[in-house]
Order: sequence, then C-alpha cells, then structure tokens
Amino acid sequence: MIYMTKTTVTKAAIQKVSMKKMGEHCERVSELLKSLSHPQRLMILGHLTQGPKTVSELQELCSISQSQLSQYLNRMRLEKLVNRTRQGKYQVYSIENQELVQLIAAIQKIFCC
Amino acid sequence: MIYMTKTTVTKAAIQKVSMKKMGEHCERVSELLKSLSHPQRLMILGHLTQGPKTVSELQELCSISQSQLSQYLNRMRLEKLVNRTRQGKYQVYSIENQELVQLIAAIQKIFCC
DNA sequence: TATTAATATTAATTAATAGTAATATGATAT
DNA sequence: ATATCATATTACTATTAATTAATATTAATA
Repeated sequence: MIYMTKTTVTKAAIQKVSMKKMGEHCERVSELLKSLSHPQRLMILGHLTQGPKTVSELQELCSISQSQLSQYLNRMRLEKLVNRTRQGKYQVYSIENQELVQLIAAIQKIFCC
Repeated sequence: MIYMTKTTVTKAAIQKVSMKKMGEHCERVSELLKSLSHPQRLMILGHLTQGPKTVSELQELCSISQSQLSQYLNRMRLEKLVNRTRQGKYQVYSIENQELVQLIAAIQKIFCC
C-alpha cells in the first residue's frame, strides 16, 4: 500500500522474506494445484489420503467413467502425486507425496467444516 | 482396498464422514483452486495476504504486464477472491475471503519451508 | 487357449485458458 | 481543456485441458 507507518514497515520486512520463498516455490506449487483444481481429481486424491485404492474402488467412490479415471490417475502418476503397484489383476493407487497429504488435510480443515 | 481387517473397517467409517463433506465441497473448492493454480495468480494472492496493494504495486512485485494483471485481478474479483476499492487514481485490491487467507498460509507453511 | 474382468491407450472434438497488443476510461494535475 | 498517469476492456491467436468413444493390453480363470 501507499501509506507506510512504522508498523507496516516492520510487517513489510517479515512479508518480504516469506514472499521471497513463495516466489521461489510458486511455479512448482501452482503446477501441483492445477491437479487439485478439478472436482473429480480432488475427490480422487481425497479418497487416496484415506488409504490405497484400486481403480474400480475409485470408480465407485467417485462415480466417474473408467476412461477418465484412468487418464486422471495416469496424469497424476506422471506428476508424482500418486503411485501405482499391481496386485494381481488390480492396480492399486496410493499417495506417496507427504506434502500433498498435508495440503489435502489443510483443505479439508479449512473448507469442509 | 480389497482386504479389510477390523482396523481398516473402523478407519473406513471415519473416512466416510470426512469424504462425504469433501464430496459436498469439492466442486466449490476445486473452482477456487483453479485460480491458485497459476504461478502469477498465486503470487498476486500471496502478496495480497500481506495487506492491500494497488495495481501498480502488484505489477512491480510480480513483474507482470499491466493488461494481464488487470485481467487476473478482474477474474479473481468476479470469483470473490479479492475486492477492490478506489483510492483517488489508484485501485486498491485486498483479500476479503478468510478461507483463502488460511489456505495460502497453509500452502506457505507446507511448501515454502 | 479362449474368455472375461480390470485397466490403459489413442484419437478426435469441444471448451477453457494464456498471452499479447491495441484501445478505452477515469482521475488528477497543469 | 488537455495532458498524463493508472487501470480496464476488447479482440485476437495460440495453447492447454476436458470429455467421450473406441480399441488395446494384461492377468486370471474356465
């Protein structure tokens, strides 16, 4: 803002530090957020924070078409948001990324109360 | 997952509740996240959490073209993420939405340490 | 080994977003 | 009243994302 008092100067100093870090990270973070910025992908990840799920379990939970689900999962796998292991004829997806788990927990806390 | 033990059954019950709420909100939340899923918009909002800013201040802080900045701000204003008040020849933008402030704080905490 | 269930891939269409440049508006100062 | 600064709007192009349908793959089973 335009008018600066002593307190805002102090605040500005604090802010500068945290926003510098923000600047460093916002490319990567915004990339990650892009994956969460879709209702069904957010839903998928939400369910995965509760534990590993097979594709067909997710399909039931999220009521989403097989093709789309597979495409979303593949996308998020390439982005390292989820990982996949085969278990017989099932593919089991889970969340590996701890930051992501924290983020989704924070989102639930803020928006789902 | 496929194999259910007593503990996972209990977990599933807990999870069902929070995921139900997630389901209710994920449309709205993902919509909001869409605005954050862009490096410069994230940056803009980050700066605005530190206090109100004029357009030209944001322009300096985010090194972004006037036109694009104005377009982003307008978009986020329509989405009620920021609000605008005129102060003489300046337009001052700020964050009204408390959820958004919390979310950005959480993001900083998780990703910018 | 042929069939089926589970999942992945491809292709094609449509919709949304990003980015840029040019022009317009609105307030202030001359 | 006009020139200038701050901001907004419009129009356009390029890029990316979402959606759907059809087909392919892989593992299990009859």
